[in-house]
Order: sequence, then structure tokens, then C-alpha cells
Amino acid sequence: MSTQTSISQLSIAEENYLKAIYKITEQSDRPAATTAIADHMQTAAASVTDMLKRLADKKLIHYERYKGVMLSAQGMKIAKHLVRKHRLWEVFLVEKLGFGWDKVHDIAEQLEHIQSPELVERLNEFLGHPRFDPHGDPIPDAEGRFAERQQVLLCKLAEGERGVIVGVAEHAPSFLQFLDKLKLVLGTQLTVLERFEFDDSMRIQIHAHNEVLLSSKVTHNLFVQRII
Amino acid sequence: MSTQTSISQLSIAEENYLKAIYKITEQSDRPAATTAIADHMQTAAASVTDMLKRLADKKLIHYERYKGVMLSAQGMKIAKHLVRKHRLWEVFLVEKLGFGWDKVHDIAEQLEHIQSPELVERLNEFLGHPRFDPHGDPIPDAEGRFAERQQVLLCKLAEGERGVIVGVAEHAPSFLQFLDKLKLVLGTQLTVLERFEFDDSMRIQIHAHNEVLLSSKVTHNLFVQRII
DNA sequence: AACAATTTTTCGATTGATCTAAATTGCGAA
DNA sequence: TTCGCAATTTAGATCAATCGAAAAATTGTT
Repeated sequence: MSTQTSISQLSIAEENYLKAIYKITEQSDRPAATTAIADHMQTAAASVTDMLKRLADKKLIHYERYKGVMLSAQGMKIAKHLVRKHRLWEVFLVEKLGFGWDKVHDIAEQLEHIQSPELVERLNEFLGHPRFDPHGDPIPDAEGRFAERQQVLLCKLAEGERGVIVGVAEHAPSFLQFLDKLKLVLGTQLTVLERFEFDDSMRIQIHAHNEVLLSSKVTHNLFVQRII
Repeated sequence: MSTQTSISQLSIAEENYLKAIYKITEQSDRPAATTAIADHMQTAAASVTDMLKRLADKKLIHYERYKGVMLSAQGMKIAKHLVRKHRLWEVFLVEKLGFGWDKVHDIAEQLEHIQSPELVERLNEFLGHPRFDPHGDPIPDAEGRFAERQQVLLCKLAEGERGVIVGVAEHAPSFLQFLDKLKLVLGTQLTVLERFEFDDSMRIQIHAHNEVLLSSKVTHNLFVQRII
């Protein structure tokens, strides 16, 4: 057993900062800048600096002034647990309560702060140990491990290639509602009929008969798994 | 349609005070005293006075200094909505996630602060519109109306009378665990075999064969519905 | 290398929620 | 009726979280 710091009761604000730092550093693997965090959290840069000092005192981040910030092992653990909770609750809201995938983010944003390890594990059980959330994002397991998946952006597919929609890179409700309208939901199979270089758009065949023209914006935000 | 004040985004602290005032005034119908609130919330009396001023400014309570406090119509509405959410979440935790009835209070205490009217109504639907929570307490409907039920304390039953357990007055985990041990769960039918005046205890028949002696403390905290 | 632009931090202040200690009010008993 | 105690409020302080403005550090450009 490791030296359990009892998941050190954090405030909601502190948890939100950890999650923001996680999201920012997740992509680039480089330290998160103060302004990047401020942008992500819709707060003033001065507020971020204050909080970084507090989080550093609690050993949740590695912080040197003017140098950006990285999560410590403990901070990473908490951040991943928050992501786990967020995504499990999203599955609950969509699968059990029937919410649309465009409506669940804000509610899950609140639910992820509920403190109860047993609740999380029972919820996971109740949902059948889902590995992906309603947007196709992987749900880390209790130890913080993510499921891997062969996925590429739709824009990477060549003419004639087939794929199945497995996720979205963009989570804006308007984008998700647009996908609903076009019946481009997770699990949908498609074939690339034609690619137009001049504007990066693609003509796509969905199911048997439907055929749609997708803009660059769309093809760059849809994850598919190739079907060979 | 009424003049929806948009359920005026309150802080968790404010919501907790409203609920405490609700619980205290619910029984006696007389104004809640500052110290009663302080006891209930485990805070200093001075903190209560501060908060009462803030809640009075927001028109959620009727407050005159030194005179105690009552909920306003708006405050009552919010308090009842909190009770509704709390009890619905308790049903969820017990019925869907398999928690024991002695484990759900603290988690529901957190979940009741989640803000989303749609979530509450979908949860209610999902749970099959329950009218009572796992402890037998009534769940107010969306308009704040409670279900009525013919219930009396077990200690009110005469020798020979029969009843079915429908609720508990005391919610302490230790009491609930004790009831579990004795298989005195909600829905259990029982018959009063004998009453002992000297210590107010009762000999009770449960199901077909079981027979137990219940102390005054127990019989004064179990609600039963008479079977005629 | 020097300087201008940008980023980040510091400073001083505010708000909400809390506390202890001191002052005030209300009420019951003598 | 008044005196004393308990309840309540006020006063003054703290802590977390936030802000705008000013100062400091870094970065990039010439």
C-alpha cells in the first residue's frame, strides 16, 4: 500500500485548477503557462498565480515562478480521478437518465466534485465498467490507466477508406447538435467518397444511402477507427 | 406561471442554512433560534447571525434580531427542493447502487447541492417517482407537497396489535445498523406480544417465528402503519 | 546585445464564510 | 420589579478566492 494522503480534501476551486492544468499539459507535455490556465478557467492571471502558490504548498504541482507548472504525482492522481468521475457521470446521465450528449458537460462538472471513493466504484459497477464516455473519451480506471484505441481524425482517411465514428475532438454543444442532425453519432459507419483539396472538405457516405459533404472543421474534429 | 426568480443560484453554505432552518421549524412551527441553528450546523452562533442577515437581505427568511427566524415562501420552496433532491439521491444510492441505508446520508448531503432542474426530474423518472426515501421519509413532489401516510410510533401500539415498519425517526447509522441486525427493515410485519410498563420495552413478534425484546429507545424511533 | 512587447508576479483591496471575545438584549426567578 | 444569566448580536480578525493595476521578469526581434 502506498502512503495514502487520504485524497486530502481539496476545495472545488483547487480541484478545478488541477483539472485545468491536467487538460493543458495533457496535449503538449510541457509546463502549463499562467495565461493558458487563466484562459481555460475564465479568471484573471493574478488569481492563477495565487492559486499556484497554494497548490505548490500542498505539493500538488511543481511550480517555479515564471516557469510554468506541471502536476506532481499526487496532483496527477487527483486530476485523473476527477476525469474518471466526470466521464463516469456523463455515461450515467446519457445511458441511464437519457440526456443528450450535448447536455451533460455542465452537470458532470458539478458531479465530479462529489467526494466518496465507494460511490465512484459502485457507479462504475452499475454502469458496467464503461471504458469510454458518451463523447468517445476514454475513462481512466481506478489506477489512472486509459484504454488505448486505434483512432484517427476523419480528415486522415483517403478516398475509398471506411471507418466507424468513435469520438469527437470538439465538445461544443453546437457541434454535437450538428452531428445529431446529420446522424453522425458514435458507432456510425462511413466511407470516404471524395476529398476536395481546395477547402479540405470531404464527401462521405453514411449507412447505405445517405451522402453528406463535410467541412474541414468537421473532419478535423471527428475521430474514426479504420475498417479494413 | 409564477415570478420565477430563477432559483437564484445560492452558495452551498446558504443552502445548508436554509435546510437547517427548515428542519428546526418543521417540528415546532415556531421561529428557529440562533443557537438551535448553530447546534444543528456545528458552527458558532456569531456565524449564524452573520448568515441570517445575508439570507434576510435575499428575502429567503423573515428575521428580526433577537426574535428567531422563519423561512419566507421563497426560502421554503428552496428548502423543500433540497429535501426533495436529498431524498431522491438516497433512493438512487440504495436502490440502484446497492448502498446500505446507513451509508447514504453524507453522500446525499453533497449530491443535494447539484444544480440542474432537469437532472432532478429525470432522476425522479428513472427511480419510478418514489414517494418515500430509504428511511421512509416522504419525498416532496416538484411543487413541494408531501405524501401523507397513517403512521404511528411503534410504542403507541397496544398488546396484540399488528403493524408494518414504514420509517425511522432516528437516522443515526448505529441505529440503522442495529435494525439491520434484527431484520427490522422497512416493510417488516410485526405483532406486539407484550408491553412492559416499568421500562417501556416491548416484546415483538417478527415474521413467523422470530421474537425480540425492544427497548424504549427503539420503539420510540420506529414508525409503523397499523394492520387491522 | 538591447530594447520593446508580452507574460507573470506582486500589491492592495474586496467578498463570503467563519471565528473569538466583548457588548447588548431578553427573560425567568427571587 | 429588578437582577442575573443565557441568548444574541456586534466588533474585530482570519482565510480562501478573487480582482485590477503596477511592477518585474522573460522572450523575441531587430
